[in-house]
Amino acid sequence: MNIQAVADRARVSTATVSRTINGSNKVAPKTAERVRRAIEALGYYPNTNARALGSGRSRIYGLIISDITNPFFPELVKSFEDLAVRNGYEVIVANTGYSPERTEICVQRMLERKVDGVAVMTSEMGSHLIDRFHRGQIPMVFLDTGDPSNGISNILIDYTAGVDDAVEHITSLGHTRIAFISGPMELASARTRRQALLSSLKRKGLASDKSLIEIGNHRIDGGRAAMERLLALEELPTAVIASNDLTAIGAIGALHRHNLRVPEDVSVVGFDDIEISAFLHPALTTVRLSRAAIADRAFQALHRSGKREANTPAVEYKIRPELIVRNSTAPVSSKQTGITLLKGAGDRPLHK
Amino acid sequence: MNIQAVADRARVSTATVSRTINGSNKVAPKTAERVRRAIEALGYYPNTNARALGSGRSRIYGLIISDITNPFFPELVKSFEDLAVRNGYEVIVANTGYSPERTEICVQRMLERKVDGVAVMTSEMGSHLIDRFHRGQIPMVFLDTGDPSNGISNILIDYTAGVDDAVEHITSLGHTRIAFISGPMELASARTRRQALLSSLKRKGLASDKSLIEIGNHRIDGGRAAMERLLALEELPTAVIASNDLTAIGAIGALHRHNLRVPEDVSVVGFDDIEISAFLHPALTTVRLSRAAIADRAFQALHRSGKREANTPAVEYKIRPELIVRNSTAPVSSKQTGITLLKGAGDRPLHK
DNA sequence: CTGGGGGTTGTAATCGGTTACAATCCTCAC
DNA sequence: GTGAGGATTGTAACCGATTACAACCCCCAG
Repeated sequence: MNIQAVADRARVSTATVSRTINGSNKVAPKTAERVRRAIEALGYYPNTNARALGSGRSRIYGLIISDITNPFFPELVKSFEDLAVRNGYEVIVANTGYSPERTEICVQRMLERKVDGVAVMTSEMGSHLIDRFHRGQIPMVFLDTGDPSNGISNILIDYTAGVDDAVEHITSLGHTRIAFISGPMELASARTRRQALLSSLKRKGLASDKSLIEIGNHRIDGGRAAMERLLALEELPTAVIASNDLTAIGAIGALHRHNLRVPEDVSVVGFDDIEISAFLHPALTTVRLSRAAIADRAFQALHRSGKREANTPAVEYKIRPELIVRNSTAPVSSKQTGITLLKGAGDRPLHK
Repeated sequence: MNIQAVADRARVSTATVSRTINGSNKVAPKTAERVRRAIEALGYYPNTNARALGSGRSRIYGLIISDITNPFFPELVKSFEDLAVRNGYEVIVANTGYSPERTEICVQRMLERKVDGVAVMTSEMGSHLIDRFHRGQIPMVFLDTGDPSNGISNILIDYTAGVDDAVEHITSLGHTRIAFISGPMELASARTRRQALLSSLKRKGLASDKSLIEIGNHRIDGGRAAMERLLALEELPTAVIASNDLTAIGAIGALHRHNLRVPEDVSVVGFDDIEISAFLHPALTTVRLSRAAIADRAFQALHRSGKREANTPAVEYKIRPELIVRNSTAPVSSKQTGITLLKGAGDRPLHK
């Protein structure tokens, strides 16, 4: 079952069938109708591989992310896939697993499949790999992880605004002793978040106490461990801001383990707003980073550069996160100031 | 940059280059070496579309799932992708979103891309869609959602064993008043889980009290709502088994909302063991369903039928879930029996 | 009546591989 | 020395589309 069979049945050439399928306007309505009926009758559908070979367009977009099991990504993947499929495109998702070697394999996969564009949301995309995409003439767009000055399309996140919102929320509740659990320094986004937070605190006139800054790994266990270290401090923070929701969830776990309540004893703020955060107990106050918005802009950036209009300059979008206030934050109370853990006396909190 | 360029440089024909690349043993070592050097020198890599067209094998596997944002799936996707890539295959993931229309689109995508096989883990794959795969000569394997008698390869889950373990665990802790929050009846896997539970309880001599069976939606909110309904009962269950972890998480949320403690007041068991379950507070006792194992068997099933050995009969694997005991279950206590909620008196639990 | 020109359609080259088959080269036994 | 036969390599058809270009049809102005 190929295009020739359709052509025969409709008594036209394969060229006309092809033109009909691809919506070229050079087909007489009556002919097109006859072709469509033949297609219908035979149950024909085109062979995408042949199409790709003939036209030089694979109608596939690549999406390179660090790790699909990180709950941030599935929603991004889904939104991106939706858009792609609706526009007749396929999506190939590749996980770098935070490893440069695997990232190289991901790039190779994209090149071999001749994708029509690639969206990159991982920190492992070194410049020699970017070059390979350039050599393959493959449009790129960086999501969050790009350098605004690299001449490539970028979807940027307005971390300053998002973090400011969180800090404003926390300080307006009266908190002044605020801890921060950062993500791993290897991650571009984690570095940016940290930087945004530090300057935001500074703008609020809150000296950033080095001992109140811990480093996690953007996963639950790292958040838990970091919070444990904060709990060993002489004087506990009354609020904790985490670099992402998983970290916040880990931190809350650690607090619970020590019989501290959230938000009564310690307020916690996350970042990302992964789906589960709304359903935790307490529901997490967090800064939502819309995956749908990111996917949408990323798709636009690639799709417009696909249509070789005006040689497609790099574009830049900026996405503004949004503070979602739930139940893990509360006004600071008098009892709360000065809470600490009684050394050597187990896990019960002590009010000085 | 194509195979001809390589052939020219190595002073051989394109056929020899092709044979070298594909590991055919019909190439003299010296020649192969020369070809490899040419490939290296030119930075050549094959065009997969042309390869697919020429050979009739796309080296793509399809993976059709219901919804990537359901935390059960990402790990499956990742494991499957790992295996595929390691074997030189690409993966196309498609979400049905539980909708028959979207499922039809997913199938069409797979057909057009000429995938070499498709793994299906969704309940929406009607028989007319299965037929289309048959007509397209595309090997299939059903994961969990297949009918063992359909003549197609199936990866089955030994729900009887898994559920028995959970019931044994709960009853050995002394629980007899056991509630069950089922998944939606449209889901094949939810129906099977429910059936396995009912017969397991029966085997234990525990009459299945209809009022102790609620229906959720395999998501957090459904689990929460179902638990709320159970909390309205005259006499509360001392243990709740949920059809999946998200449901269990929702149930725990509802219990917390009513100031009931887990596991002291009510024990909760989940199913799946999604990653977050280990980090909840309390950490969830659950029946682990290994996504890696499922992905592995699924890949084997497809990959062996790819090599047209012996016309590849349908295979069947059975995967045994594994009980993971954590902190959401505890022995029943005397105080606990007969806990109920005082009607109209707010959320405080009352001990009769 | 004729020729220009827009609209429609067909011809055939092309994309970049794979692979059946033919051709050639060696090696070695006789 | 020679022929069989296995190993290696080349030739060229083919996969199924797209698309540049040519050809044709038809209508209408001059």
